Order: sequence, then C-alpha cells, then structure tokens
Amino acid sequence: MSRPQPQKRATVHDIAAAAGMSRGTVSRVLNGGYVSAEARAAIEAAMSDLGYVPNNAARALKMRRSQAVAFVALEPHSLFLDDPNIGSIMLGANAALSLADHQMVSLVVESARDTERVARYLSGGFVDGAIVVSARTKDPIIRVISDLSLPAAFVGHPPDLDQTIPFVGIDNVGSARAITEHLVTTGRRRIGMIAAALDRDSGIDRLAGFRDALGPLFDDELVSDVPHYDYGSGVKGMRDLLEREPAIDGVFAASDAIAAGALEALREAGRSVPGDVGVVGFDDSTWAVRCQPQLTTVHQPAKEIGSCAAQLILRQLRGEHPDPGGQLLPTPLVLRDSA
Amino acid sequence: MSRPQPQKRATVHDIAAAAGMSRGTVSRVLNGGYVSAEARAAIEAAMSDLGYVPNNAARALKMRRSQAVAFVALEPHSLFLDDPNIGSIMLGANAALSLADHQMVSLVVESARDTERVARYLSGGFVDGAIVVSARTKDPIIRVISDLSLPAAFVGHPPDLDQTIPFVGIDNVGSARAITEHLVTTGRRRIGMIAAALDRDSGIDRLAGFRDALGPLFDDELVSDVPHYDYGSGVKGMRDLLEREPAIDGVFAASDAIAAGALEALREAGRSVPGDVGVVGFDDSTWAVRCQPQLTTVHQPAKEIGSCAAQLILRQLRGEHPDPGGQLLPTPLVLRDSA
DNA sequence: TTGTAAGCGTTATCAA
DNA sequence: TTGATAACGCTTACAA
Repeated sequence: MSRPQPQKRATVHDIAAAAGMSRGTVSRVLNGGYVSAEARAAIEAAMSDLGYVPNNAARALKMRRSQAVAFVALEPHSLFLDDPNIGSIMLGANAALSLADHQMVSLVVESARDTERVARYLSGGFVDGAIVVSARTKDPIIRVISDLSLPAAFVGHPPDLDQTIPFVGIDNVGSARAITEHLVTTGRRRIGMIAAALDRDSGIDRLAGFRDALGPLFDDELVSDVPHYDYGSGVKGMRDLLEREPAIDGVFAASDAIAAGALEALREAGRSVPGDVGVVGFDDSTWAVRCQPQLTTVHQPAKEIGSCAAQLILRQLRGEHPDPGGQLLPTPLVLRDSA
Repeated sequence: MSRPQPQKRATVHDIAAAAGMSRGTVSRVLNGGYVSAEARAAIEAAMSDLGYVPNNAARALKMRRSQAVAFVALEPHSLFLDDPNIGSIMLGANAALSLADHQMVSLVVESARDTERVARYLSGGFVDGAIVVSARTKDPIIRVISDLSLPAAFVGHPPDLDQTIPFVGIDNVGSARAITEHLVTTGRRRIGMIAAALDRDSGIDRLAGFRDALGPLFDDELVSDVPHYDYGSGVKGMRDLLEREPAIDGVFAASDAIAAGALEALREAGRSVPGDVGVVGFDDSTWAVRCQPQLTTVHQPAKEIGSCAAQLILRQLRGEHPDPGGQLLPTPLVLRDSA
C-alpha cells in the first residue's frame, strides 16, 4: 500500500510539497529543531507515504560529515586468512562506532591499484576518519592520511614517521617477556622461539621480549624466523628448531597459529607436550583452545582494541586531541596445558 | 615543497582560478573531454600545486554514482570467526571491483541498530550496489534492497521472497551427494553426518544431498545436528554420533572446520582415520590441509564466488539485466587422506 | 514557528 | 575548444 514508486526517489522538496510545508521545515523535522506538532505529523506522514530516504551524498556535501569511519586493512590476504584476531577487532570497532551512530566501512588494500583508490576514497569526503590496521613502516596510505590530516587511529605500533596519529595496542615486549619467563619458571632450559613477521613491530617486539627474558640463556641458534603468523609457518619453524637442537625443551611461538603448527611438528617428531617440550603461544585466539593440548598463551584483548581505536576516532571528531603516545591494553597470561 | 595547506581543501573553483581557466575546463581535464594541451598542462600544474583531491560526495550527488559497492556481511560474529571462506570471497570481490575501478566497502550487520543504519547507508547514495552474503530467509536488509531496487547480488541461495536478485553459489545438494558417494564407494556402510546451520539453505541442502546419496543406507539416527559450521560443533557432533552408533565407519561433516573437530573427537575415542572411520569435509579451506590426516573434501571456489558476485553487480550498473536464477560454480572433489 | 534563499563541490548543457 | 550557468538534494542563517 505504502510502497513508494520504485524509480525516482522522493526528495526533501517532494516531501515539502506533499505536506504543504517548506523544505526548511522538513529539514527541521529531520534534524531536530522548532516545528509544530501538526507540521511534524503532516511531514512524517508524507515521508512514509513517499518512502523518503535521505540522500547521504547531499548531506555529506553540505555538512562536511559522512558519519562513516573507514577500517582499513592493509595486506589482508595474510590478515583475514591467518589472523584470527582481525575479525574481533573489526567487530569491536563496529560496535563502538555503532553506538555513536557511525557507519564502519572496511576497505581492503591488496594491490597498488587498491592503494591509490583507497587513498582517493579516504580523501573524498565519504568517511570522517580511518582506523588503520597492520600498517608497515612506510605505507603510502599513511602519507595520505597525514597529508590530509584525516582523523585516524592505528591498531598496533604507529610507523615512526608520524607521531601525531594516536594508536592502540599491546605491550608486545612485556607480554613476550612474561610468557617466556613462564617457560623458564617451569624449568625449561633450552628454549627456542619461532619468530614471525620481523618486518612488523609486533614481530620485532615479541622477539625482543623473548631475548630479554632469557638473558644468558638466550641462544641465537634457537630462533627460527618465519615470514607469517600462520599454521604452516609453525610447522616449518618447529621442524627447523628440532633439527638445530634436538634437546630443545621449550618453545615460544609468536602466535597461537604458529604454536598449533609447532604442536603438529612435535607430534610428528614423537615429542610429547608438555612432557618433553613446553610450548607457549600468543593471541589467545580460537587456535588456543582447539589445539591438543590447549595452549598456554598471552591473551590479546582484540575486541577492546577495536573499540578503543574507534573511541580514538570519535574523540577526534568531537574536536578533542587524544593524548599522543598511544594506549596499551593489558594482556594477561592464560595458563592451559601446553606449558 | 608542494605540501598543500592542511586545513581547507582546494576545489575545482580554486584550481580554475589558479590556472586562469574556468571550472568547466577543469572538470573536463578531470573527466576527459576536449581540452587543449596548454590548458591541460596549466590545470594539472595547479592541481598538484594546491594538492587537489576531488570531493566524492559532491561528485556522487551530481553523478548519482559513487563508484562504490557494499559487501554486506550478515551475522559476522560467526562468519568472520569461523568461516575461512568469507575472507577469500571478499578478496575475490574486491579484486574484480578494483579492476573496474570501484571501491568495495564492507559493512557488518550484528545488531538491530546495525541493520537500520546499514539500510540507511545503502539507500543514501554512498554505494551503487550491494553484495549480500549469508542472508537468512527474511532479513530486513533484503526488504530494503528490493524496495530500493538497488543493484544487488547474493552469495548463496537467495531468500525465497525475491526472485529478481541474482545470486552466485554452488550446488550444495549435488556436492554433498558426490562426497557422500565417495564414502559409499570406498566401502563405508554405517555413515553418519554432522549437519550444521539447518536454518540456512547451505545447511539444508548439504543434508539433502547426503540423504539422497545414501538412499536405503540413510539412517535418521546417524545425523547429528549442530548450530554452526565450527570446530567446537564438530567435536560435539562427533561425540554424539559415536555414542549413538559405536560401529559408525563413515562421517560427512558439513564443513572442514567441523571435520577437524570430528577428527579430534575420533582421536580422543581411539578411532583411527581413515582406518576405522572415513571422514569427509566441505569447503577445501585451510582447515583441510592443517588436519591430520588431511581432509578429503569438496572444493568451494571462494575467490571466484566473490568475483562472480562482483560481476553481477557491475553488469547491472552497465544496465544489463543478469539472467535470473543465479549462477552455480563447479565444486570438484579433492581427495586427500581422511577417506 | 515557518519560509526564503544561498551555497556545499561537482558535472553538464548550451552558447560563444 | 572554452566559459557561463543551472542543477544534484540537502542544511542553515536570516527574515518574517
């Protein structure tokens, strides 16, 4: 009955005409302002009659606000497929933005073509800010954002070049140190690490924490260096370690996925966990509980990270300047069965 | 040197002034049209001087085209966290849209609040079309799309109500039948299924294919029904099956993640795979190769599904009417070690 | 409380 | 080939 004509969409103008009011008044019922009860009623009737839906492009043009925030995932091929946290971070960010009535839109940057297009998109007024995840030190997107002075927040350490962009993350060094110390405390002596993503701050920092905790026990030979935080890398890294040091009795895997892979390699080598070798991971992702044995690991508060990043943006949109230096969220150890 | 003033952004007007040309000419160099070499040079110089970046909102308002397509993920909490295919589908869609110079923006619908906001977003002119994944039969978003007659494409079976929206998917019934037949062919006789998501077409269809393939061998008692396509459900479903029929010798898991869980439960029950029990999965996701033994499964061409969906949108944007009834992509069997 | 009118940054039509 | 000028749909002073 009240189905609108499908093709041409009703505008404020049409509503005004139908309701016998002026455009200004229509806009006022839309945005809140002085308007009489009768006027409001007539206009609302006209709106639902004609199936009015406001045109965001026009509104954004006028208001210079789109009520949308981008969630930019750099190199998602490895991200979405391997990182079980990215989904939770997104969901956390979305929830926080949703509460503030902002639309989160995620953009994927996979190719040079994408980079350029996303840069245009970010500068074009379709979004009011951007959450950037997994930035490498000199990503072109970052230039664009800082040139534009678009409100932004990084997830993870910010690239060196721009200290003006706030970030939210965890203390990778401290967490890695703590989980490694657990290995030491429980009596392990020949402790190795499967380090990953050494071109990213998270990777570098986890290795630093490991080295730190071990002190004199640290042995360069016992660090296997793999490219990604994924299962396959874990299998490979562990095989590598076993070959280099058959007497290894403890392993810190740079992520739970890697730890799961390590478990597989250990099983295939006939080592028991935690009997022969203690294994610890990082993330407390779904991997941790689907392993056998379940992983002792570092809990990463992914959802909170997402919502903090969102808050960082929202605060800037309100005109507040967030404290520089970023925000580090706590990362409790989770003790399970693998060490 | 050529750093633009950070706050106020240059407009076509400014460029025109700086280059001593009219706005029309500037627009012409932007969009292609007759313009002399000198004029072009002057204008391009002015643009890079002032750091010009076009305003999308204004362009969208005028052109009625945003060059953006939404990728709408319904109930992502289970999706992103459990479904290893969703990432590949997104990436496939993005790649195809990217080639056509369209920006893919993914939207997440988790709450009623999200539903409403996303509906507004879709209707507001910020996107030219929408790819919808994992729609349940009567999702409000679908109403909105069809009321708006927004160019759209579904991933998976379309909900009954609207036959005008094209879709891309796979033949779940046929694939399930084929993989089940493999179990029969290899000599299994007491074959069970861990069925999931029976409120979704994919879930229903996979069960139908299973029943179909088994014919007289089918036994209602040997179907365990779990809510989601995830690992935990697989563990539970398999335990359930083992309890109901200790002599079970074949299992069709509705997804690879479920199959991985089933493997775990079988290990814990002391059954060998494929010796005592043959197990097959569905998806050919990363799960399939990280299991021990690796899974025999149905390959789902996730990337192609994404890019087909994108094509479906692009075609509509060109004014073509895609053939109704949708498009089914082939799903070869992948024989590995689990059955 | 309501109407009028200007303008947000583009593109497009039409003359020149 | 180029320059005015009128939209696109909306918000917002300012006036009434």
